[in-house]
Order: sequence, then C-alpha cells, then structure tokens
Amino acid sequence: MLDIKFVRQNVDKVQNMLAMRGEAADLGTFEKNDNHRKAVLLEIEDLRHRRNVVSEQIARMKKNGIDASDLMAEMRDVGAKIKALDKSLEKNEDQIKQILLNLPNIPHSSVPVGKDSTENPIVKQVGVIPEFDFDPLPHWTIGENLGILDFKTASKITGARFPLYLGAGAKLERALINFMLDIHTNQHGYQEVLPPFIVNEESMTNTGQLPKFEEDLFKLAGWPYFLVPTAEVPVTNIHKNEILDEDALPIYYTAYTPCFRSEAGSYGKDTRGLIRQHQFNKVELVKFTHPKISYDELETLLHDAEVILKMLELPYQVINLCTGDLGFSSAKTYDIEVWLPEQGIYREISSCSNFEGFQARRANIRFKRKGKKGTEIVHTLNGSGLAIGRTFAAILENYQQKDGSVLIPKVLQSYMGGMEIITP
RNA sequence: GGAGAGAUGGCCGAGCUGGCUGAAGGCGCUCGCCUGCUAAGCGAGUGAGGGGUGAAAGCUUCUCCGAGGGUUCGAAUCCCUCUCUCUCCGCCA
Repeated sequence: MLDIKFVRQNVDKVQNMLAMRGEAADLGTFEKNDNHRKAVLLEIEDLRHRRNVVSEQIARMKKNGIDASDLMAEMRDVGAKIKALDKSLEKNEDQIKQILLNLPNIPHSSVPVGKDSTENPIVKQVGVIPEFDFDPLPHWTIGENLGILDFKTASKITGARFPLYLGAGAKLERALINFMLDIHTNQHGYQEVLPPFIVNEESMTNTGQLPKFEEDLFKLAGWPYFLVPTAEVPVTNIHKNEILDEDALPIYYTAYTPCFRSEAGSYGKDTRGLIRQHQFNKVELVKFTHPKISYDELETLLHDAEVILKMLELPYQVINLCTGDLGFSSAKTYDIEVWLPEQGIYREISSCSNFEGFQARRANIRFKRKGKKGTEIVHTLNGSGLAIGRTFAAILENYQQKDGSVLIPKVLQSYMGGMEIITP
C-alpha cells in the first residue's frame, strides 16, 4: 500500500509511475472520496468535541445537584448525529482503502522502463554453460528413467501439476532444502524459522496477494484461510503490528515451506516436469531493514541467493525486471534465472525484491528511531534462496551423463550420505 | 468436544461499585548530575494514529485499553457477539 499522504500530494506523479507499469489507474475517484472524507471528519470531530465538553459539564452539575436534563436531551441529538455521520465516514474510508489496496507499488528510480518481460536487461551471466556430446534430455525424462520422479502416479493421487519424488529423488530434494538452509544460517546470518503453511486473509493482504490475486491462491473450504503461495507471507507477518527496536534491524529470516499456487491462467504452459507445479518446495529469505539501507540489503540478498547457484555450479543470469514486468508489491526486483540445457534457455529460479514500505505499511510494521519520537515504517525484502523444484530440475539437466545417470554436485554429496551419482 | 480464567502503553502490571485515567506503579529507553572505570544512585522526560493552525518550535482537537456491536449525556470500566491466549477434563498424532 502506498502512503495515503504521498498519493494525496502527488496524484499526477503516482498516475505517471503507474502508467509505466502498464496500469491505467484512475485516481479521480480517490481524490473525490478523499476530499469528502476530510469534510465529514471535520464535522464529526467538532460534534465530538462539543459532546466531550458538555458531558464534563453535566458531571459537574450532577455532582452539585443541579438539573442537567436539558443538556442531556441536547446531547442525545448530538450523539445521534455523530452516529449517522460516522456511518457515512466509514463507507467513505472503505472506498479509499479499497482503492489504495489495489494500487501497485511505485517502481524505484533504478528500475528500467519497459513494457514487458522482453525488455528486462541482463545484469550479469555467471558460470560455464555445459557442453554435451549427446542430445541433453529434459529433466522429466531423466527423472522418470532413473525412477526418481513419477508424475503419472502423482496425478493418480491428486491430479495434474503435482510431483512425486522417489528414492534418491526424494533424498536429493531434502538434501537441497538442508543445504540451502545451512548456508543461509551458517554463512549469511539468517535465522531459521518454520512457519505455518496456512495463513489468514489479513496476512495475505499484508504482503499483497489479496485482495487482487485471490484466484492464484488455494483457499480452504469453510475457512477464511489459504495455503501459502510462498514463505514470504507467513514470515513477513511475524512482525505484523509491531514496533521494532532500531538496534534490532536488520532482521534476517530464512524459511523452508512448500508453496501452493493455483497457476490460474497458465494452462498449456510448462505442462511437463517440475517447472510449474501446484505444489513445490522453496527456501525463502526475508529481511526487515532500515529504509536508509534497503537497497544495499537488496544487493546482499541477491548475493546470498547467487551463492547457492555458485556452490552448486549451475550457470545462471541475473535480470533487472523492467517497470512493465515488476510484481504488484515490488519497487525493484532482480530475477535469477538458471540455465536449462534441454530447452537452451534460462528459467527463473529466484526473485529478489525490495518492497520498501509497501508491505510494512499494510502489516503495520514500524521501528522507533533512538532519541526521536514517533515511528517509521520499516522496509521489507525477500527472495527465493532458492526454489527447490527448479533447482532439482536444473541439476538433473546440467549434470546428466550420456548413460542417463546424473552426477550429484559436490556440495550435496555429504547431504546424500556420500552418494556421488544417481544411476538407474 | 466439556468446564473455567484472561486479553490494558516498548515490556511487566494496576484500574473494571461508569465522569480531569491516555491510563497508577515498575522495568526499559533518552537527557542531565554524581562516582578512578563499571555497577549503583539522584533529577527530568518518555504511547500510537489522525485533523486544524503555524516557516518551524509549538498550540489545539479527535480517536485508540484484543476485534466488532449495544446501553448511556458520558465506557478501559456495564451488556452482547467474535477472535486469540492460558488452566482443568475428554479424545488423539
């Protein structure tokens, strides 16, 4: 959510910035409602003031045995009037809130202007793309041949777009989770948390999934609860409605959770393999920082995610999402894309974003500056570190051998009980 | 599922026979003093959000004691609903 005061004072600016995102937001309704709100508020406050003063007077009169029934009668009317105005104010404020909740974040000045994903500049490319003296296979074929992936059985259990890992595959998935958590906690200073995998509407609203993107979520029948689409949601809400100590910042958390996404509207896309599933595992990085340093923190967040790919020796590139491709809540996002040899393209494996105060304002996460009164909104950031399923796919494809076996990256071997290769 | 207790400021904790209580007291924090250093001690200050006015400091006003509703001239205090936490019983991973 944008700061209402900022929007009020920069209507044109906000409108222009949103246009760069390809959003044709009409702020006319906002202005109209906002002006009306102010007028009503003034009137209500006036009446309330009068009621407060007179009530005190009544108390004094009664104490002295003076009859106050005239004033009491008058205040009865004032009370009714306040109640009526309050109702109208409430409706008014609801409308304003709805408008604000549906406005996306404003892109940071360092975000390139562009219309869509074809205009995202490449920041860097890292690692050596493997050469094969045979035609590399897609990861689902490799996995099925090795007996470590079985989508057919998964669809029997549930339906399309669910994975079933078996044997060394299940173990490799678990190894990746443990490896990533270990690196982030031991080397990058994150605190490990294991949050609920089901969250309420308020938490979803705070991080920006609601109210606009409900169709992307799985909702529990009969409950106002949702399955988490990313650990970002539960972890960011750890500090909802809190005033943090300035000294406590920055706060780093890392969390493993499964992620559940409806993938509405992606029919026909990535129909095979692990790339687009309704359920996948992910290790997430979340930061709460002082506004002054949040862009430095974005760079280190990106670094922390990159380390994982480097250690796994997977080639990747980093792109800077342009204004037209930026997520709803984000002010700036780097995507890390891993090399998939069979398709010969880079695919997103991590998304590292600075939300500035957009989520923190919704979630009411503030901090207090030492020696200063008042509070300020913290900045929140998060990034995948990394998506496990896609990492699994990348390992299978990049480490595949001519005979159909797959080598296990060196850093994972100790997590696999010393296993160096997966053979049929 | 059954029975009970509770939810107050950054934290702990009074108030809950309705009326200068936005809230005692303590801790913490900030500033000052004091003391070889540290600790202790002394003094002062210290909730959040919004509106009006002002260049600003400030002044002024409204709201907020889990959430929502009700009673009343007036509610942290009374009534109703909901949520959450805790204790006991039952059941169960």
